[in-house]
Amino acid sequence: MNGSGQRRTTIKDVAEAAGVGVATVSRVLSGGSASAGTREKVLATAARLDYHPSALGRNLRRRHTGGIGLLVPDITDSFYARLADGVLSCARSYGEPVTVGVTGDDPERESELIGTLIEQSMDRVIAVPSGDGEVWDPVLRAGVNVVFASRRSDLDLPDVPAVLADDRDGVRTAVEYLTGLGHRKIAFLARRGQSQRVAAFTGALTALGVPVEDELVVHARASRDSAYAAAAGLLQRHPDVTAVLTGGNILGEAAVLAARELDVRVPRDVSLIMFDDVPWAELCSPPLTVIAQPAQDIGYRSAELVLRQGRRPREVVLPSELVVRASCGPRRPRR
Amino acid sequence: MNGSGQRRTTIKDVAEAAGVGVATVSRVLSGGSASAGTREKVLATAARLDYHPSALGRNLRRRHTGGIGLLVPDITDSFYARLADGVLSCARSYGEPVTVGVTGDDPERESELIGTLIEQSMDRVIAVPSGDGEVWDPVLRAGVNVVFASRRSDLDLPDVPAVLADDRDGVRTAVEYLTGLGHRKIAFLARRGQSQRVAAFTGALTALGVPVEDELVVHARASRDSAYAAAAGLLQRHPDVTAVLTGGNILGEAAVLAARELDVRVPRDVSLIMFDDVPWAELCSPPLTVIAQPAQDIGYRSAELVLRQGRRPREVVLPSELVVRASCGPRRPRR
DNA sequence: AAATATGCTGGAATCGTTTCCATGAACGGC
DNA sequence: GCCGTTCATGGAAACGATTCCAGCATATTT
Repeated sequence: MNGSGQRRTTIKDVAEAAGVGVATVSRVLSGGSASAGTREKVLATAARLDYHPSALGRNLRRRHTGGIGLLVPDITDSFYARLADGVLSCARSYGEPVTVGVTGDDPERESELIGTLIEQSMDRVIAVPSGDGEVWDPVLRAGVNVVFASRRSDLDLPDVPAVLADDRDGVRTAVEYLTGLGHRKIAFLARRGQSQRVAAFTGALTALGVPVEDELVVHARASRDSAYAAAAGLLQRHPDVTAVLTGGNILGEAAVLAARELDVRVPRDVSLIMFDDVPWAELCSPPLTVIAQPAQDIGYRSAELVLRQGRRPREVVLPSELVVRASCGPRRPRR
Repeated sequence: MNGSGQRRTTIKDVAEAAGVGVATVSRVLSGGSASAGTREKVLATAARLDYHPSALGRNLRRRHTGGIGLLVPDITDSFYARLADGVLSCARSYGEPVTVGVTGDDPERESELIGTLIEQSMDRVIAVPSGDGEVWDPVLRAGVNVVFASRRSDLDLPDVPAVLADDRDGVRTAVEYLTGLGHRKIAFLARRGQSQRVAAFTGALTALGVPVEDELVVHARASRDSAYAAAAGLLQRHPDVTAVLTGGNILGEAAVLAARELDVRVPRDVSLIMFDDVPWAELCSPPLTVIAQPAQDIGYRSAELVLRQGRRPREVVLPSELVVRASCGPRRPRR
């Protein structure tokens, strides 16, 4: 298709044109020691020939690709999009490319993508893990620098640093707010893999002396359809529920839609709090009270961690914040 | 940090263990000709040693990286997130990694990212271009396979295939709908780089015999702040405007927010149509009438195009669709 | 049966870089 | 003035794959 006549200029060309050896060129360009005269000569020649070192040669020699592999469940979800944005923003300042993969929260797909990453000899990976230790063990043994973002792997992999939002605190504040409004029958609409949030939820209820009812914790898969089904099912099966906490913005969206469809008014009939603040939360009718998540920060800090050379903290916890809008009201029995 | 004791198994190890030459192993693994016996032997040995060919060696020899470079203005914008999702989804089925860069609609950043891509010897790029021919010319001359998605470069680069939504049709339908409701003072809230949509807008007005007023076309930069400022400014400066068409979902969000802030009711005071259907459009109050964009399809088709070997169509145009909800009403003078 | 065609095979070159190592020059201390 | 140290330098060996090419065995043709 494309002729692409002229060969790319290589380090050899520069060495020849500058009258020095390739080793010297390489040293000058990567900051090694060289005499001032030589340095200048090489730099000038490189600029004149418009030489850009090829990452291919370097990577092969160094036996690893630069750059970061990023694995998220769903790039379409505003939360993960913002997380990715944070990673990309940090990586850009280091000039490192980022390879993105979408796992769909499916351990099998995640495993496939990990395979691709290993094939590319990626040695830095940031992931929102779906699979357990079994999936991640080979990666770690291959010497890849892994950072978990937003959640840990189910099975404990203590050596992997993680950057997390303070779910426990966010949930506690939200539950306190709801119980303060008189609510006792509070449901949690969770996505699979949010065990940590669920634990925080039941913990907070217990701490406040509210009995925990297992059937009020409902799980959905990652898709919008599944989220909607779970939300509608919850509202229909439990007419006595007066407040709902949703584990993410997709679930929140589903809850609003389902409530509207079932003619359950928010906040008159049920109060609603959503995990993760998104731009549309304010536009929604009613504007949604949310537990804001520092998604962009999580991404940025993860990237810093994975790019930093030295030893790294085992865990970074970033604050969540309850943003009160208009989707919660005092408890009123629904029937 | 990590010992990573054992060396990665290479093609040489496999060759030795199977008692054949490296050339034969390579041929078997990449589908070349080999006798049945040899093939089986090699395959078995490779599996036994858990051999995975390194992309590094292959890339160097082939003188280009596999995989796709994807450049979008803002991954946080639902439209581009869905576009990226389409690309990722197609790329996954080919097993090709995707490297994502965020340009912020800034030609300079775009140029930097292109530099990174070239350094990586990426030979396939999908981009929502911000810069003009000057930025893209070096890439094309380097023999990179480029596909433009969602919009073309300002300067005409006729050799680059593009996958686009049918903006002209979408705008025409929307404008016809609005004029049908009696609107004459229709504003367009555009982002820089949406010249095509603006042209379609003025074209549609002219075709319907509505005079075009240049000051009713307002431009904003990519950020949310800039979008809000532009929206608020428009509503304040032109109280006679009775309908607004926004060039994207960020601008639509800004318009809803600004209208609410300025106590301009939708659709009573102004009718609003937004480019791009997003999940929250239905949740908004009022639910927004939108010109739905096949973002995911655009991404998917772009990836198909950039991955396909043979000759490719110069342009793929995907349909837009007007989705009528509740943000438009009959014209009423605002004062 | 000789000549030619066909097909499998492995050695070696190659891709573009980094880095080890040997060389030689300059330099300072005794 | 000699020796040890330091420093800049370039040749050459990796890195791990693909692929050209020559060699050889077997099948086909004359």
